[in-house]
Amino acid sequence: MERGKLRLRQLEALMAVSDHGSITNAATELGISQPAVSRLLSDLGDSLGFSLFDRKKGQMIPSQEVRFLQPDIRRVLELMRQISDVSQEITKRRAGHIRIACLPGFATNHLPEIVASFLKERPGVSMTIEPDRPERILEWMIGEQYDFGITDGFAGHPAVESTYLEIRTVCVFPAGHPFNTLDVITPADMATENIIHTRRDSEFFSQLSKAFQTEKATFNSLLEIRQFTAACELVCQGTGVAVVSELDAVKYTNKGLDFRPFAPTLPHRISLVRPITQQPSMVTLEFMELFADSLQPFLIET
Amino acid sequence: MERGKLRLRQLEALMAVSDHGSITNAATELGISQPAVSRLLSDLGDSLGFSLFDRKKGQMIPSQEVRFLQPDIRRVLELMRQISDVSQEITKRRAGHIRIACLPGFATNHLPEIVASFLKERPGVSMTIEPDRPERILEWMIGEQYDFGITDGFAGHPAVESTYLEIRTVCVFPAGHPFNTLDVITPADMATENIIHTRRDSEFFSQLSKAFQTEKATFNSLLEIRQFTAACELVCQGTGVAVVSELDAVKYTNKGLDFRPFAPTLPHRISLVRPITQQPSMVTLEFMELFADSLQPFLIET
DNA sequence: TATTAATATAACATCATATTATATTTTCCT
DNA sequence: AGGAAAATATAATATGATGTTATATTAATA
Repeated sequence: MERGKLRLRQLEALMAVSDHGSITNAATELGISQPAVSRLLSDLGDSLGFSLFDRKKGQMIPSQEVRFLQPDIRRVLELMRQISDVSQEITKRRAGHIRIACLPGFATNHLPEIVASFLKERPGVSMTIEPDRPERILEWMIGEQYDFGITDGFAGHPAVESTYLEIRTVCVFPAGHPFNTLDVITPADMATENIIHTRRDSEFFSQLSKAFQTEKATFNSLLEIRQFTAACELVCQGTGVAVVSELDAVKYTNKGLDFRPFAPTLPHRISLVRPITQQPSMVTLEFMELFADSLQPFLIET
Repeated sequence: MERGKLRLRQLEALMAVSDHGSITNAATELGISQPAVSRLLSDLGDSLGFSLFDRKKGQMIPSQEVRFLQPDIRRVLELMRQISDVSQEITKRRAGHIRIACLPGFATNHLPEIVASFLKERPGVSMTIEPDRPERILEWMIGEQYDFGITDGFAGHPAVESTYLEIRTVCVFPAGHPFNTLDVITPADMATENIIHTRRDSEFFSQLSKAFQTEKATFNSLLEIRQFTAACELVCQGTGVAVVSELDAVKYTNKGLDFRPFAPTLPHRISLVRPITQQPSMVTLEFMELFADSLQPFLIET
């Protein structure tokens, strides 16, 4: 008995003959000649050491031994087909897994739309989205736990590659507010309004208050929040006005909120980051590109 | 991009490199040369269409795409190994499944020992044992539902191959009974005893009663049972005496039962049957042979 | 930057897998 | 049973996959 290795092609032939009842049919099915199948089987029989088929009126009936092995063989062939299919999908950037860490604001606001349209055309792709604070996002990038991050206040790190972006910010106010007669809103305009703003220790707040100081306008702090979306919600309620990322503002225009450019121009500074240590997968690259593009309309022209 | 088929060897190489961190190590592990592995990978990379590894300080780190596929690939390789192993076991007659249909008497009495010792040396083999009436056993053989049958009163059937056997029968009695002074027991000896016997419509009963008629001995029917083992149990209880297959009698010698040959010689006629339509598996053949051998000591010499 | 280790490439041998042509066997039909 | 038709096996041979050794190229490190 030859102790030869089992070849995939032999198993394919075996199943084809089992399924189609004759070597001739199996050959047609496999798109090869009859002698080819004949020899695949005879080789397989040699290396297995038992007879594969019994003949019954011209039908090839798989032997008990073969029947015993059939479930496993089918599983192997099925898996091979699957691997092949999935890798095709991967090549077409339609399969894979992307792990994203982002600021909580993005997790609920802009990112979902982009993710949705990206996944829609790529049935095999799955994602993990983890919202967290910037420091944790950085840790995750360094530890290669995530493939892509959206953060702010990023100071640079040798293990992290980043793209720095400046998003336009605007002043938001309730739909019927007198501000809607203005083209641009300045700190002076806002001096009589209650202002909803980000935390005092945030970089954006210090920019904002500096703008007010420069113009010597009163800054009536009413409410301190963490996320721009929260500010928008409150502005809708008529609680006050705010300066937020245009990215967030546009989402509320049909929810009773209006906005105008804010002068001076204050950038909302964010960074798109990824671990530099590992090569990102092609889908990840593609997603990062799509995401960067989606921000394009909101960037401050330079 | 070539739409080439995935080859098993390529996947093996891929996993070897993933697992051992370098092409050189993988080659050693696979027992082939380094260039061979190198080319397997480059071919695989071509047909998959994405890069397989990133280098990090001389370590080959599988790409995200590869990591995504790894679980399936491992499963395929594992299954192939398993199929190969199992078929080796089959070749050594150590794997497979045997379906046996038999008379209820055999299911509880002689068969279990034979089965146990057979399975003990063949860890991969499993069995189904279905006890039933002779007519059903015949149906199952014809329908190829079972591989091997033990029955009686078999009249022959074109789809069934059978081996006819005659088992010795003996007279059984409680251990202290006066019969133990005799060498042979005749109908005349039994005329004063209460007799436990098989059903009146059974072939064995008609043989037995004919023997009594021939010798003009009284037949004191006390109890009608279906199985010889049941008769033995009752004889142990002192309920009466019986003529049973020696096969059953020997099992009760250390349970307060004694036996002597019965004259005239009455055969217990049984048939070992199998479907003629399909070739039995090698394990089945082997089992049938073992079983036939196990009956040898109990056969009537011809 | 030089040295060394790791990997890729080239040229070629061998085996697996296909081909066509042909022999052999099995089935099926008087 | 005997013979035509179908199915399968075998032979001779081409090609691709997979292996070899020898050598060039690239990456890691002192």
